[in-house]
Amino acid sequence: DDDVPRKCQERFLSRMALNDNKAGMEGLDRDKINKIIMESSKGSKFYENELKREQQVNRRIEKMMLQKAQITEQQLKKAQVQVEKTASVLEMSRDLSRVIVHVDMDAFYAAVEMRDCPELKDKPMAVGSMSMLSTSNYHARKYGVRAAMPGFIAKKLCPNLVIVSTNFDKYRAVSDEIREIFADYDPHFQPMSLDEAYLDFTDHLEQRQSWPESSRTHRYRSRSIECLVNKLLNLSPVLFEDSPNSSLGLLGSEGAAGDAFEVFGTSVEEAVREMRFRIEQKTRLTASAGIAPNTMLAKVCSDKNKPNGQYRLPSTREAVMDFIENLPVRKVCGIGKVSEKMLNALSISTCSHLGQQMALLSLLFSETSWHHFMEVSLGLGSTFIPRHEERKSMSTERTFRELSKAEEQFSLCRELCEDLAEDMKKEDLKAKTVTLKLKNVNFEVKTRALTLPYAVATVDEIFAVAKDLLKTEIENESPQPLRLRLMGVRVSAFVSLDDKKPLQKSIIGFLQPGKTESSGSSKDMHQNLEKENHSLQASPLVCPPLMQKYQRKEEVPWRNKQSQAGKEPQQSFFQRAHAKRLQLQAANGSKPEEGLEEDTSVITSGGICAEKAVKSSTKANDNKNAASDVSENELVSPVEAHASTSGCGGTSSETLTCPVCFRRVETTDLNIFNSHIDHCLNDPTRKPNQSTASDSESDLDLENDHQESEVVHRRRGECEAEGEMSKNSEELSRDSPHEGQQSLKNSSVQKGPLIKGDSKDVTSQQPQSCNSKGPVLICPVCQLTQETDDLTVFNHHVDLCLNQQVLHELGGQTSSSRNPPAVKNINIRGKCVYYMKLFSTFSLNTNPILCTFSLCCMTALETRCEHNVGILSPFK
DNA sequence: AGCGGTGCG
DNA sequence: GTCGCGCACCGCT
Repeated sequence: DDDVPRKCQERFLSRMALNDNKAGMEGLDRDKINKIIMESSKGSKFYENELKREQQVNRRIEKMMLQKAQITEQQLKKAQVQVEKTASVLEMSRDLSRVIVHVDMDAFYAAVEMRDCPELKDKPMAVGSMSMLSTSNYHARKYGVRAAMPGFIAKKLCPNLVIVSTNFDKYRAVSDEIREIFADYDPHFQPMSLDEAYLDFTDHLEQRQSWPESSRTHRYRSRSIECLVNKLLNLSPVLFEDSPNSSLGLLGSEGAAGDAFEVFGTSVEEAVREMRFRIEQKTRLTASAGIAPNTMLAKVCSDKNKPNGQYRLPSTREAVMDFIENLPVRKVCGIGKVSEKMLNALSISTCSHLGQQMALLSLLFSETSWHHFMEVSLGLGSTFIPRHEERKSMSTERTFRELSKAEEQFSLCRELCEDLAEDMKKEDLKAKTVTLKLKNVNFEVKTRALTLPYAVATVDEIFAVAKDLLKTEIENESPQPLRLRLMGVRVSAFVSLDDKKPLQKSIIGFLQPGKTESSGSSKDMHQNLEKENHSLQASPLVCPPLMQKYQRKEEVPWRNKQSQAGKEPQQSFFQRAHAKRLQLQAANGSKPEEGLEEDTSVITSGGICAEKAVKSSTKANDNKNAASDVSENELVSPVEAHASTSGCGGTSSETLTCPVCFRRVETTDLNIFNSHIDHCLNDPTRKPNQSTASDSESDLDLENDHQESEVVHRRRGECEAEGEMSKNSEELSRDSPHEGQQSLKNSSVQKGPLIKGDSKDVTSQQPQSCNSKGPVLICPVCQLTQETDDLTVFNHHVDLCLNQQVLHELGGQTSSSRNPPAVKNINIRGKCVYYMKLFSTFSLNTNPILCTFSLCCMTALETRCEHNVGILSPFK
């Protein structure tokens, strides 16, 4: 009989039923609410579709259970070993040194509306429309009214519900206000939406310790008298009067209402409370916050004492594990309805279950998934705030009443394209992929995409593609018409502006590895670090700049010596890589990258034109009819390529050497230089006359848009010669067909600039500057020539070089930083992940985590740093 | 590349 | 009567 409520629940679609895992939903009549939801939904097309999708998920689960049934004891045991290895590696990377805060405004849109319209204060209300609600106030939540619920159902749950339509401009204005406050605590805070952000309080707290009381004192807002009066009259617009946390309660004790103020302490809690206080004083809205050693936990914590509260999870492993113990998996960011249901099917509902079942999970889920599960079960998460990534797509879509006439569909499609083109123009984007999205009246969604060899930006260009896609769909369905309820157009695969195309980015990166790296790759690196932190997915790492000492001493590829003088000192790669600190350095320090970023962003239009041309010239290059009739050292006029960029100055006598034609270009302006390279790339006759049969390996690979591909080819040869390493790492990692490619890419990008000076063929060319007789390779780390053509040998050298660099870097940290023993840094997650990445690029075809520590750290660090022997020994 | 699906706010 | 929009990412093919 205990099962009766359970059975009742199962009669409800899990997709449809009330989601009560969020705040404000405790102690309400679930069953009654679900009944109403079901009754208002049943029979609708939407419901039918949800039913279908639910069944799909059920089939997925059945399949999974079938798979589970076939797992043998032995397989499970083996998996267990693997899982434990991964767990100890992850454990090693645990970093409890950061203080991450997640701030979330309480019922944001609803709160803003209530603030501006006090009559709403005591009523259940929601923001949105009859067809969809954005959020509801806490009063309405008692009835089961929630965000993402259609208004008409909400009305059935709560007939008195007031629905206010959205005023985004207002929310944005408020958002700006709170972000100003955020910036005081972490100038690099990461907004997740208008009302939510992650902050890294670590540095603020450090400074705060020495702040005088006056800096920690904050006044009640000037209107506090008015507030007091309101409060006395019970008219206060404050959202949650009964909340014991309401800072207005303190007003009384302060006495004089006119100039009331409050002093905050130096602890984390006090700092966060202060921030929330300031938000409330400034906006008359309340916020909740979570304090934890990483983002994943902070997010969960911010929910814990909502509304208008905060929760701190102490930075100890014990506290974290206790916290995780009974945490429902659904609370974790990234685990949604479907994942929850799948996990539930395996009797996993809390994070501790997750940990107990890891072996099983590793056999049933993809590597990315189970790695994520494992991180969750260990209470791990990002310990730094990810930088905002560049956008990857842009779209617009619209829902409407049934639309069946082809004519109307086409004109709607055009409208969407117009909107989209307008949005693209604002960000100066050009995209190569256009995707059409259709949803029919049965809620079935279809997407159709086409990738062009060139980029589009105008209405007509986009519409030309979208129209074709639409036409095909209409024809496929004919003679029946498409009965649509939604249409959308999306563009992606941008080839724009600050990103430009990888081709150009790489070239700039190669030219000035230390500085220009930030125009793209520094950002990328943060992203990659974050990605790896989050999903453990191997991701490509861009070419790292060389170490400072080498950069000063040695020539940078393709850059002539005379142009090296008088440049500001460069940060080391390791400093840059260290997530948060790096960000701060970039902002407070000499900002070597900013000027360049501006420079390069001007290229766009020329760049895009060039890209088309590169494509079309591919064949010509393949034919190798590239005999150049120009003498090798001829000076080329920079304006030859694109005169339009001439506004960018460049009067110095410095020169750069073009990697395509190997002639010097009399400019330091990268725009101009880039244009020259574009021009060269477009002109097959520009290829240097010393081209040899090995061109296909050493020259820019024009068939591929990505500059990396050149190096990929080169590396591929190396990999095959690298049997020893690959074999070892394969033993440690799970078989994964994609892994190899991924790692290959990593390695290739990392080892980008093997070419030095005028030498262009890495494997056989002998640089003019070098007197040696045999073939020579140039180490990208130490920049010294290696007299060998054996790539395995060369690779070994590079690995050694790199390891030394790591050790050197660790040593440097000890002497100058407040963290005492250098090697302890390995335990700091940011650093640790970084090393993993670094090493993984040299271990092909492997799980990055395992291979890095097992292969590289063991060889590199174990012998040199006793501290780590103990930690690493499990992998022997 | 293209597509469907999951998840988030 | 009425169940959204914009974005990122994943896995499969």
